[in-house]
Amino acid sequence: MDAESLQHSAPPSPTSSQAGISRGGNGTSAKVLRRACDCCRKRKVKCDGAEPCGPCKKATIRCAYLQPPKKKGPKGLRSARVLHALRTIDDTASGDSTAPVSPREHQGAFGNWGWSSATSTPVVMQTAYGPPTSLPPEQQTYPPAMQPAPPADMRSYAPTHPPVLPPLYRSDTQQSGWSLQQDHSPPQSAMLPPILSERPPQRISGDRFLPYMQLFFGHMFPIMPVLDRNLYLDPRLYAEIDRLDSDMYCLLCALCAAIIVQLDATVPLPFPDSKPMDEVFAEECLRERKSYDFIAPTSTLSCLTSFFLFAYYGNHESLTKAWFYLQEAVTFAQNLNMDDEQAYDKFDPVEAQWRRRLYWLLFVTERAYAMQRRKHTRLHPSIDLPVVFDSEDPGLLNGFVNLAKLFSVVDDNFVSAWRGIRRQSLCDEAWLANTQRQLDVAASALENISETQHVDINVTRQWLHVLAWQIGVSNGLIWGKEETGTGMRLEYPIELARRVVQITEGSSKAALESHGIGMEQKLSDIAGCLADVLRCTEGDTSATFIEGRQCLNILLQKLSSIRGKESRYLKPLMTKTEGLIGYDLNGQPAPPMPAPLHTQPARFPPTVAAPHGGGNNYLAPSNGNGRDGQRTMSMADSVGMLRSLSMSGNLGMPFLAVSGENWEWQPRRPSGRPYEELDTRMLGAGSGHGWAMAQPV
DNA sequence: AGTTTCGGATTCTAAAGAAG
DNA sequence: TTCTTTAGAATCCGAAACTA
Repeated sequence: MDAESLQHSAPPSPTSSQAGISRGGNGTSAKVLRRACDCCRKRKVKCDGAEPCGPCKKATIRCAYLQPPKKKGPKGLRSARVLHALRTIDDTASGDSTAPVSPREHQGAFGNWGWSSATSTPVVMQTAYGPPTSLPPEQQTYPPAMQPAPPADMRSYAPTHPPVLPPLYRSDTQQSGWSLQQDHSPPQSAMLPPILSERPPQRISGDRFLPYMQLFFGHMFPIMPVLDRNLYLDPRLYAEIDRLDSDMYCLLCALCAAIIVQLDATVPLPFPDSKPMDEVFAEECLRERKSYDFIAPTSTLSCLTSFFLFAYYGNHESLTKAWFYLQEAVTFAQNLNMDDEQAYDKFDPVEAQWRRRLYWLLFVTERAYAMQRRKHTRLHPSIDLPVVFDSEDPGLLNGFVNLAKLFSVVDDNFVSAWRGIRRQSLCDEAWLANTQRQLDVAASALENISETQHVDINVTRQWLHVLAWQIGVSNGLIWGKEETGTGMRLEYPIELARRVVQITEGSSKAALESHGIGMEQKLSDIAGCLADVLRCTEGDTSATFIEGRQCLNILLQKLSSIRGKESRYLKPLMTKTEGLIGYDLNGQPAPPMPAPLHTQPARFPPTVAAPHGGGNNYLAPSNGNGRDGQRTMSMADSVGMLRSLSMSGNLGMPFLAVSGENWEWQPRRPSGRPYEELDTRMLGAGSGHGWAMAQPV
């Protein structure tokens, strides 16, 4: 932790703030502050470092030093970055770094430079060196006419050998595996690169799949009940892997890749090879996909494959690719009319049920991921929920259906509000209170469900509450009059965190960690929000806030060793919590849990919101005293700081984004109006209740 | 005339790489 | 280990735009 970061919650000391240097070179010896206040930084005016500073005092706006400074200096390996940039320039300029380019050949990504001119310019096919690009293989795309044909012997399988597929997941058009022999395909002689016609790549040995499938049905099936165990646990499926349809083979590869990365460090994995097997499976899936047309004969297999590729990349936090494959799965679902209730009439009841499950899994996943990445959603709760099969454990589907119901509360208004694009007038207190209420009521019948599902539903519920609360802060609703159950009180995130601690402490490691990166992200979101509340109430010694610090401590410890390693979300969280709690990255043990946490059942806590402890009215204590302790700052000041954090995009966890070749933590877009649109005067007057009066218009 | 906004020059700082 | 180079972040000058 650098010295700058350490200062991020406090104004610079008089000595450090004045320790500037002269700038401008005009001999005026104007001092440059080490740190300007948030408003001066935003306004690009000179700050004097006081509290409040001169410009803020003059403009009657609140002066604060909340925004943490970013890390300065170059990121990542410098030479690698420069080399990559040079290669990119080189590739863009030539399209082939080894050969001079003729204007005829250089026609762009969608140009007709493939098979039609094969006889005259065969060199363009790049058969020996791959496509003329520096992209890794899985990112290379072929124009439709350029897709390499499958090897001759593989193409022959589909027509001559009946696929091992059951009717359930066979491609709708019965064409998978031999689509390149259809009329629209270009002549083989024109499109087949010579090197590919020599020998087909070996498929992964069939005996590699079944052990992973057993892990899937042991740990992941409760949260993804979309595969028929009778089929996928049948060794006959893997007996002749070379004869399997490409569609099914791709699904198996993507599925294994996802299983490995999601359960890695949670359960012992088979085949501890030197090279990570998840990567092998994922690469194999993508390789196979290049050998046949997986788009046109749309099938649920393709849809599932895209979904599991999403799971694979999502767990690796390759966020761009993850979102791409999730959207690909959504597109497949839409092409299959899975979002249309009428379309289910034509299927037999069992097939229809499997499709409903897949649709709702995509729905839940898209909503969750869209909330985390602030994306639009394309799927809606437009079809009936699946029903429990006669032969199945009813609890299993009950959990799945409840999760779907919970995410149905996350409607388009919620998504828009969270993305910060919903009209402020529509994001009012009544709407938010209703949303919070629905989150508590939805998915409340949790009888007979598995522990894994219980953890998922209840942590997700608290996580959505936290997001809703942040929307409220961004929209100024924390200033509204107290209303029982609105969940917009200052200390509400502490209650939510307490419930999450109860849930996680009362569940097994496997039940918690089998959700993969998703659970990690939700816990860190909750901890991030909690840290901000505690930061903005620093000095409050009331029981609620002490308990909040202990909950934060526990959540940080969870994240320090989740899934066998330290979560990447821990470091940005530690930045937020600097000085708040006595926990450091070296694993200092947390203090014992406070009494109130143990007075309630530790396992499977109540699903309906508990009565708000203490019933604090944040507008009431004008003297600034908490429930049974002391506050060093007024409630209005705390609320003001929170709102300031929210408007600068620093409320909650920062946003993990790609910048060049690197990841970096960026402030989120506020869940209200963008900062730029706000009149700075709305930040309120500097003294006391000025914040409380700062209602958005 | 006073105030606010913001492009961009200047400076600071951390990280990478080179030199000893 | 120390020094040098460099990328990226931060500050805030001053011109332009805006407002009363």
